Amino acid sequence: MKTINNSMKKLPVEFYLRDNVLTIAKELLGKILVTRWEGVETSGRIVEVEAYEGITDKASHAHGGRRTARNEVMYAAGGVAYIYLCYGIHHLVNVVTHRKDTPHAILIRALEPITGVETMLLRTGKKQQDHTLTRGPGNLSKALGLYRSQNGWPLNSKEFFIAEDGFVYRKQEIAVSPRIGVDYAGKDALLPYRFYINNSASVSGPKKK
DNA sequence: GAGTAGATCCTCT
DNA sequence: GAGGATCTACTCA
Repeated sequence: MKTINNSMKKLPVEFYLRDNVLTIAKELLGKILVTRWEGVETSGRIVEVEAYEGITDKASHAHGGRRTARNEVMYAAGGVAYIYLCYGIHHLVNVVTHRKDTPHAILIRALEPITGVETMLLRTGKKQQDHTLTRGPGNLSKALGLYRSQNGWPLNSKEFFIAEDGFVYRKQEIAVSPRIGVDYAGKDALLPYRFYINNSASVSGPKKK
């Protein structure tokens, strides 16, 4: 099985502790999300994210300072995963950022598969790799084997982490748009907090016109 | 190809 | 008891 190359470095905790969640969201594009459950590695390059800016953001679970057992993890210091179940079916993976008690988070919406494709196919029940394998937050968490039980997991652990390998997308490859599936958030649904790679087949959302 | 309904269950009110 | 940071399949054109 192919493994990711050795020049790969885990992102330091400081990466997540910075103030500007939008900057971090943009910088996460091109980074690699890796899981190694029971020695089986699956990984993919991040090509789509959405920022959720804490208590001022109506689309965020932490809007208005809401703090419950579910979103408690968002209030932790940056560098951990916030994973929860949506619509009773889909697990959504977030990266918690900023310092303790500031509930900023970045939803990872899409990856381009790098390693462990066979395992991803097995997990998702698909027969062959196509652009839907890790497209959309529900699919990608399934493909990487991420479930609610990994909620609060540190992102620099041995089994589950985000790394960089020196790869960066050019500025003109990065597109911005409003977020998806947050219509209920009123005008906050229009905020340009979604960042994705222009020409990636793995990017989710409404079909191109 | 585009639009819509149904799945399915945890969490908060 | 209602609704949600979604996805898929099915219908209709």
